[in-house]
Amino acid sequence: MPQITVRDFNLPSTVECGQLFTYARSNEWYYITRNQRLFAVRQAGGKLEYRGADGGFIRWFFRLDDDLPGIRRLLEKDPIITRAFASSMGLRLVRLDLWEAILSFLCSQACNIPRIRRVLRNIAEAWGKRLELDGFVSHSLPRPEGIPSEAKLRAAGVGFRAGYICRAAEAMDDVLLERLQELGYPSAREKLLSLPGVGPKIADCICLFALGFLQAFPVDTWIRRMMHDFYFPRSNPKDGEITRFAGEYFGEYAGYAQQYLYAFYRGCPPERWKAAARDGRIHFDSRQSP
DNA sequence: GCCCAGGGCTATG
DNA sequence: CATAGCCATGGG
Repeated sequence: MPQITVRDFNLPSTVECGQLFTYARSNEWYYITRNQRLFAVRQAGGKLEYRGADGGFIRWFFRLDDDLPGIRRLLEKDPIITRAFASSMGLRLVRLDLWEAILSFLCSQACNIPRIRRVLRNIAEAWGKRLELDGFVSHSLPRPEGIPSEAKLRAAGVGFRAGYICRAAEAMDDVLLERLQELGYPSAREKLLSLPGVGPKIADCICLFALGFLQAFPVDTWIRRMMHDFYFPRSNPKDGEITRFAGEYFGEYAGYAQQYLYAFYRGCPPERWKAAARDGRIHFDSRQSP
């Protein structure tokens, strides 16, 4: 079984933190489907075993060459983010396929993670390609040209998101021709915002997880609450303020900060942390908050 | 029945 | 700008 040595990497945290939805777990192995490819990975300490891909792809997909300890040192500017890093050691961003990220996060809106995964699995099984790896069967998500009619998508359980998905699929040629990667973060984000159903949050998820713009800081309901509780305790910041603050405060690796804060906040009931803050067991200062 | 879910669009003050 | 209602659907 091929394997590579890894440091500062936690496979379950990385796979299950809500950036990747097309995976299944079986006997310690994670089976991941990405753009017509099915591969499997298993971690035992500093050893990462894999099948269905080569080591270079595995390193690339899991961003194993990112200097995570260095990024962590840059980002640990206060007790909250420090605790967030400590709570999910080894969590890394991954590299999603652009179209699959657009499809996934269109499905994500007003939807919880288990259902996102189920809906994507429905779509893949109905219109994707069958893949098999050592007896394990999965289905890839259909490419844009393989997306069916709006009515058929609704039947797969995507609800009101069906129209967005169809229109996004039709627009993909234009989007790809723009070569978003080369546009840089602000322009790529603007371009993505022009897609129907893609607002600031989804655009930032795509920028972060698929385009590799690590300064992107997606603001969802949890991050919104989190930032209010711990960074703006006496004001109720708008999403735009949170975005601007994150860009200035966390800088070029704000996206890593976002993933750790998200995982941290979701891992603990907010009430618990608010109580801890009141009791002085957690300290946060309000920085420049108005 | 009600509320919320890794939101975004549209119509109104 | 700001807010409310709406969009489908499933689970707590």
